[in-house]
Amino acid sequence: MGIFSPPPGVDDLLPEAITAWQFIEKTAAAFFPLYGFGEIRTPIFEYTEVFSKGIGEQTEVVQKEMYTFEDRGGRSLTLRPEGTAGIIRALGSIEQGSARRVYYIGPMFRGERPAAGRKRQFHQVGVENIGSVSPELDAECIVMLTRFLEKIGIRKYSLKINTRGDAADRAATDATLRNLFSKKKDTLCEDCKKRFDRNVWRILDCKNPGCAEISASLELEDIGRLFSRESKTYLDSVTNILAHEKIPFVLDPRLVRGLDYYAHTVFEVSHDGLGAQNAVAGGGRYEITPPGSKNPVRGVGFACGIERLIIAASSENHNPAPEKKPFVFIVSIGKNAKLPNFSLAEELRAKGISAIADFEERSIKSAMRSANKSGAAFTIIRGDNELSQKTTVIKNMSDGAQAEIPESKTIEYLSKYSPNGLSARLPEQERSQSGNAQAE
RNA sequence: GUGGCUGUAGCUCAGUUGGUUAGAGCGCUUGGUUGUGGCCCAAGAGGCCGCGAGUUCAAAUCUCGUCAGUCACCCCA
Repeated sequence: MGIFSPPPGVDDLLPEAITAWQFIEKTAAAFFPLYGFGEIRTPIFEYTEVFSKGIGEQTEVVQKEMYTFEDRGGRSLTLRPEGTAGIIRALGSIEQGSARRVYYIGPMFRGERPAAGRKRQFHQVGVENIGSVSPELDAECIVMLTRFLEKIGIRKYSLKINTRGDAADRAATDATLRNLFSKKKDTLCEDCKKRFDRNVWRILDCKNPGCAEISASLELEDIGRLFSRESKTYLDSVTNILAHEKIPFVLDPRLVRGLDYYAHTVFEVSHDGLGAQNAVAGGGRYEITPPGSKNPVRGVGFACGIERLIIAASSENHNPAPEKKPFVFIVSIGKNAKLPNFSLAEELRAKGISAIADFEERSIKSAMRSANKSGAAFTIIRGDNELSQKTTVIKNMSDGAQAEIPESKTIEYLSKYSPNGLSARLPEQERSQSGNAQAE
């Protein structure tokens, strides 16, 4: 509503929601290094040609989804719609020929109409293994993806695999497909008529019933014969490894990825918990020639949509840890206690004990209500009475027990209860009779 | 970019066939005698009924436009 809402397709992430994100980020940071991948952070925007050339001029993403703008100085820049092209730009130019393994996490931008699981600013976690070509690396990438999904709490996924063949295959397979479709070209949908020229492969996964019927009649199950012996062997090697590692997958000759840079292995992971946007991750082997270079960089990688990972995981009842509550809430009674309590909060934090102090001048009842709402395990109460006696009152919020103890012992006292042990209770003998100890 | 559905309090929603000062629950604030939370009770704050036109004596209610959300197409992660 009004100015309090962000632009379409963009979300605020509040503390209650962020724990799921932190879980994924921590999992990535702990898991990918096991395979030798280090984190890379590339710019949010790049020269436009990094994407238009890298992803492919004719792709949907480049044609109508990029946030492109002119900066001061007349350069054409684009908010990154995906991660791979920028990483190739960064690594391809400085380390030609050498192998490199990186993972990344961050926002991506595509100007699509928002829908369930589709935002204009969305976030991906992905990996790139650059510089070497072998079916083992493709398989390792896929295996790593499935293990990562399981770490996140996602198990009910389905993995589809296909090959796009190598560059030499492409011309031949394109021609063969065009030939097959040309007889029925007039009956294809409008989109597919464009695809016929731009990228015939995409007709294969058109969901328009008419187009699907046509492509189904093309005996594509035998599509393997369109590819060279080398391409078929390569795909077989990848799937053999997956089978050996007991990774369930489906060979899908109609799986086509939307980005032009893919060559050889392509794959996609979908999940039933997502709705129409059911792809949770995708990737494959690619060849990208960075701007200003003549040599293509070869690599294999994948990207997962973080929003979709969270939806998929929660649909499998995998809920991340709740937001951390403060351990101590400090209530000041009267003006005189404010400064000492300010310092007390600082001393607690210095000991690694989370604390928030309340300085509002209001009734104890109201202050205690705030303490309750904060979720703190303990409340410290200090006013003129305590100051004159050099004591503090510590109240255990879970059972209502409270004790008045010497000021100098306060921190030591609280330190006995680990900030992680939120169910900590005060010892029986220290419960005060005078306090409001009608615990329940 | 194309279609369907929806826009009333911070949130979830009521609001009769157009008819007087716009409602509930939850949440929020403050109280319920000495300095104590949760339960309970009370009071209070908070709405250009998304925005703009139109029809009408009269519009939250009907019509059109617009913006936003949502779902689907499309695309993809």
